[in-house]
Amino acid sequence: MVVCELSEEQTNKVFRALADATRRDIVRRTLRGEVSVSGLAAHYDMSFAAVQKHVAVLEAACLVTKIARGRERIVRGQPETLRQAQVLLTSLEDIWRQRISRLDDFLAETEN
Amino acid sequence: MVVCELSEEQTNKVFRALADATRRDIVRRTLRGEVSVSGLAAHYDMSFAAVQKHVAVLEAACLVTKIARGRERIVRGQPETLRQAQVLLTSLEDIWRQRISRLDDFLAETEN
DNA sequence: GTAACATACAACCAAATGGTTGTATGTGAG
DNA sequence: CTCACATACAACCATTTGGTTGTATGTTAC
Repeated sequence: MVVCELSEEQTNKVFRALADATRRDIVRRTLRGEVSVSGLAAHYDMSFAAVQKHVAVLEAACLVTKIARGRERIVRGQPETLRQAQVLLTSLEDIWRQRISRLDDFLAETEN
Repeated sequence: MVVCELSEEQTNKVFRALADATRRDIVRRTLRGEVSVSGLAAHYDMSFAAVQKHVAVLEAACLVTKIARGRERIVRGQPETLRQAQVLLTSLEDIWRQRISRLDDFLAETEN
């Protein structure tokens, strides 16, 4: 079990996990509805073990969780982690916006 | 020069680039104001060449651009690429939201 | 109970990543 | 002109990543 806070290291894992088309697709499917690992694996042209590893990467990043149900493991998407990633991107954009508004202030001052 | 569209491959590069604390810090600094590569390198406990490589990764992901000024290269943050990454995260969250609203509809129907 | 299914996990491999040092080239200051 | 600075880039190395196959274990169906 991994503690799911957005530390520097955890942030690395989240973005790293999203930097792969297969994993992004897995996230989509797990957000859409309930799926088992083998259910996911059926969609990709790679071994079951490979898909299992992708799910493990997403789980370590807290982008999905797994719960046992019978002999299957149900994989659930974790929208909260996506939201945290969005917050980080927004904070970066805000830095830029603040700069632009400082620039506007400067221009407003000098143009008078 | 890299064509900056958000293809699957380009998306990989953007998230991969953001999956490193040093690179995220570089993005912050380049959004805050103008900086040269050596100006950036001064802040990190690694060789100039290593920082150069980080900037190259960010440039390939279109998260920054470099322009020559005298003997320096000025590195600029590209907020547009950040916004595109945000759009992708939002689209993932929307998938989840749609599922929830379908679930609400279902409950509303059966509870009558 | 046994066969088939779902998962877990180790061992292995090629390629990519993230750092290093060394060398070459272009630019600016004096 | 020359020296110092800013950059570029190649070669090298250890570690991580993303895939494979093989084996073991737990669960369900019959």
